[in-house]
Amino acid sequence: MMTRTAIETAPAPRAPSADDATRVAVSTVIFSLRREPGAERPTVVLPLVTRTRDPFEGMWALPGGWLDASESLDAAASRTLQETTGLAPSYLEQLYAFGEVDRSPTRVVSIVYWALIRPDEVDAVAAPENTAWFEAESCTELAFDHTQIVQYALWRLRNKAGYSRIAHGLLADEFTLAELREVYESILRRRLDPANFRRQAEASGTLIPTDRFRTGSHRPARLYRYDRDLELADRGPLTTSH
Amino acid sequence: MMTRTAIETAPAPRAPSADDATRVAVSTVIFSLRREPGAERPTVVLPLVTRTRDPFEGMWALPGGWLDASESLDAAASRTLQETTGLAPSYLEQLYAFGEVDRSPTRVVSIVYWALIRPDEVDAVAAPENTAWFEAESCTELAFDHTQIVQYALWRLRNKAGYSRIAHGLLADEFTLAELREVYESILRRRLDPANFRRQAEASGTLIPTDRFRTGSHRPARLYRYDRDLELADRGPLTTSH
DNA sequence: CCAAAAGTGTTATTAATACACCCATGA
DNA sequence: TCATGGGTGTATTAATAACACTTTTGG
Repeated sequence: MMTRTAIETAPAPRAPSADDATRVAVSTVIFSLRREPGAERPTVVLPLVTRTRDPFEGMWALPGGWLDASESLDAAASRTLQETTGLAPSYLEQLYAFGEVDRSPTRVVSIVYWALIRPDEVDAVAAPENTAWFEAESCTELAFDHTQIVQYALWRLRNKAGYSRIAHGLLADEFTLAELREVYESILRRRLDPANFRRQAEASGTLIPTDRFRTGSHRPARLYRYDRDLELADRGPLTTSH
Repeated sequence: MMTRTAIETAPAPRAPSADDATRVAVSTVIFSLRREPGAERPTVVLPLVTRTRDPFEGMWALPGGWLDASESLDAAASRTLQETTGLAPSYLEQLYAFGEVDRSPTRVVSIVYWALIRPDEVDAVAAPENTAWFEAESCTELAFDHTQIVQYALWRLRNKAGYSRIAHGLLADEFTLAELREVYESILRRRLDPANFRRQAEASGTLIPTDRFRTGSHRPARLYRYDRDLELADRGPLTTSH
């Protein structure tokens, strides 16, 4: 294909010595929704774990663990999520690799993922000890740089909700348009016009109407299904052809 | 802040044993533009390095190196770029962390960055030995998973060109609107309407008109400067408040 | 004067938004 | 029947795109 350009000396990549104590951790920001008593719509919540050992002992931190030598990053994130919530994620995507030198007393590079799980799953499953759910918005003073990480993940969630179909990760297989809209309203923290939302949703081509209805206190609402064949873009570079 | 939810047993994070030979590397996809003899517009090019040792010896690979214990990921990427091109990047952003188990004979997690440098800098600087520039489009059969990585970076470049102002990373301080348009045309591989492009560019509010002109064979074109105070979003989670 | 790129104006099409209104059901 | 959310229609606005046209320079 190409033309050679210039000649000089190439620095040989330095092999890591034994005292290169850089370790790789994987953490996951697990988002879900929870209906708060007074609030007009659900809020974004996530599980945190209390640290039981030295760096930042007693503080809340993202669930995670060391990367096992025999597992991929994705697998490590899934495992983390499984251990923390007992669930498989309905959505899982790499967020960012954090590697500031002073982010931990020892040198740790953290590959952070973010995931979505459905609210009904949260209610149904017993979480391990030392785990509690917090409002993402008001997560502050976490261990390490996890406060920043959570806020960045939250920003990405909101950003992505604008152009992607991730909201389905927070819903069951069948849902009404009002339920879908409520998810977006919860993420974006603002009201959306039901009429316009309906049209946009229908125009997206990703919704399959069923012939079932959600019967409630008023006019029954049609149930839709998400067309998972038309999968969301950017679940990572290796999944689809870009 | 929040309410506790459930109780069970928390798995203690496993400390990495001595045989956890997972090493962290940092690689960088360095994009620039080059005007090809026949082509109607410049093409996206990037520098590759020939591997001089065992895994994939003799094949072309992304420039990179091991993460030093005392440098941040960003710093490692900058250093890589400096060693390969002798330049500081006009744009540098983390792309993705690659960590499949079998992507290398030994276990290596690669934090990959992508960067932009200006074409005139490419011409001016002598690249080290074993380094050559290739068309990004036709980069195939690289070492490791670098082929996929390059294509993903290219996808991200094109994607980001649609909503961001990165194109300025490929231009000098002062430029005409035609030059700016050509950068976008090169990245997106399609013609853009000069009239509409002008209006969009002016409406963006990121261009500062100077009173200087590029005098050429025809009517002089006004030179603009990029307003770097209004910086691009998403240069990473730690830079700005999201 | 002419070629060619700089720069302006005008219109058509499409997408986003606001909001009035009808429909169907449980109570 | 009435309150309420489900669902439709429509008008206004903004963004995008297509393209005709005028301006200014070097040769």
